[in-house]
Amino acid sequence: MKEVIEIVQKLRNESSTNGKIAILQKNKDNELLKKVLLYTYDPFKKYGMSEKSINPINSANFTIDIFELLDILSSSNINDSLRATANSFLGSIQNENEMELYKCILLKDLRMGINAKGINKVWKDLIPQFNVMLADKYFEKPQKVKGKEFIITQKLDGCRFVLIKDENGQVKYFTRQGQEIEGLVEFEEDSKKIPNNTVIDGELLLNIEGLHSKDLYRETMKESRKKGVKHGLALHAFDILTFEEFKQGISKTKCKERKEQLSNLISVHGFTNIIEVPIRYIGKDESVIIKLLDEAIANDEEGVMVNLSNAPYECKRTSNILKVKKFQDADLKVLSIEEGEGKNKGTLGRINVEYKNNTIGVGSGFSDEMRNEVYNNPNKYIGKIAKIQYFEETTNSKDNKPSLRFPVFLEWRFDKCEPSYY
DNA sequence: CAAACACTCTGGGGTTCAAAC
DNA sequence: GTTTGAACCCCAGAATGTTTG
Repeated sequence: MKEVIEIVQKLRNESSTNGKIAILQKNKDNELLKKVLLYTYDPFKKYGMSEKSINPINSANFTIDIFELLDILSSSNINDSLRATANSFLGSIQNENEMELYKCILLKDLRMGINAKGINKVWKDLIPQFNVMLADKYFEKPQKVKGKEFIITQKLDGCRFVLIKDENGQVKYFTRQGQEIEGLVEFEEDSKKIPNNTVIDGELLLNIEGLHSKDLYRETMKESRKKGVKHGLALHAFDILTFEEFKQGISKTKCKERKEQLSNLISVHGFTNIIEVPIRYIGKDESVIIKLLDEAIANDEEGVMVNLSNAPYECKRTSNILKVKKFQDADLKVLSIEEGEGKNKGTLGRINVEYKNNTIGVGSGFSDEMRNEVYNNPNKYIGKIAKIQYFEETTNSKDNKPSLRFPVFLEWRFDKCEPSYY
């Protein structure tokens, strides 16, 4: 374990990513290192510990090792008794560096600037990964569609949903992060009709008419994340590829052709819970994008998606698909500021602003320089007005207080003394 | 050599579930 | 019965190193 600690230390001191990979490559045969990395970064191993709940208790030596402890934690429903066991285990470790390493494993972060993606470059498929195609932002890369044919569809605001039917005909359903969704008995009939070795990608939404996009989103999440049998959910499918291709991470079939395949499959079988996301436009006219965005917003929808017609399906974020949505902003009064965590320790983590008698935290949108400035001169900023970008107003079901979804700091409004918002 | 890309890290609101109070 | 903490869902954006054109 001493050697592993030294390697982790080396990785922390190396700023270059290629350098980190070289260090890992050099230690490729170190089985213990491999095991430490797997137990730390495997997203399906969960230990139920946080910075708060880790408080080592001095105790005698344990007969089990760290991996046995981690296996116990990850295979149980975590409770205080198990947390106490973990804390006693930490407290029994005499060597400070060793204890620090174990603490990092429990928190699932070795803090060395490299994660599953980088590790898998050295040991292929060591850390299980589940990747789907993700979109870039249209307003950051509008040039991507220039002169190319593209397809516009509605942007749906639900839960990403990937249906996988493997070579043997077994069907499973996953979220974007690869979490399996169980209890979807209403999908069984449709799933039987899907050919083996097929992946259908889409958005899971509750089948209710006439709800505003944000309410539909909230109700969908409630249903899809609860335990047991789920009702009234539908898959709004927008893409299709083979399971082989999905595992490879790419389908070279063009987007337009994939959408045709999907459309055929759906119309031939007449599914009850799988619905096709309709195409609203195919062509090269860029002015249509904003026109359809405005229509979507007027229709209480989240926005639109622009898909390049000839692009492959790639299991990563790509500018071959662009999301187009509109943000709003409000000028809000700063109530207080808070210190951050991790790399923001000793500087600004978030500001708290007032919105309709509710306090909202805003922690995104600050440069490092601004974080330091605000943290070191709080009186210059508390009580002042900040321009905050947000997507939409939300209300939680607990106390119905209004809040803002995706709040981001834009700029200071020293020219104003009073907040303003709709 | 600048621009684009890839990846990591920190920050948000809202929900469920299980355990703790 | 209510509160709390972890783990999810939806994310946005800054920083930094690497690759590309």
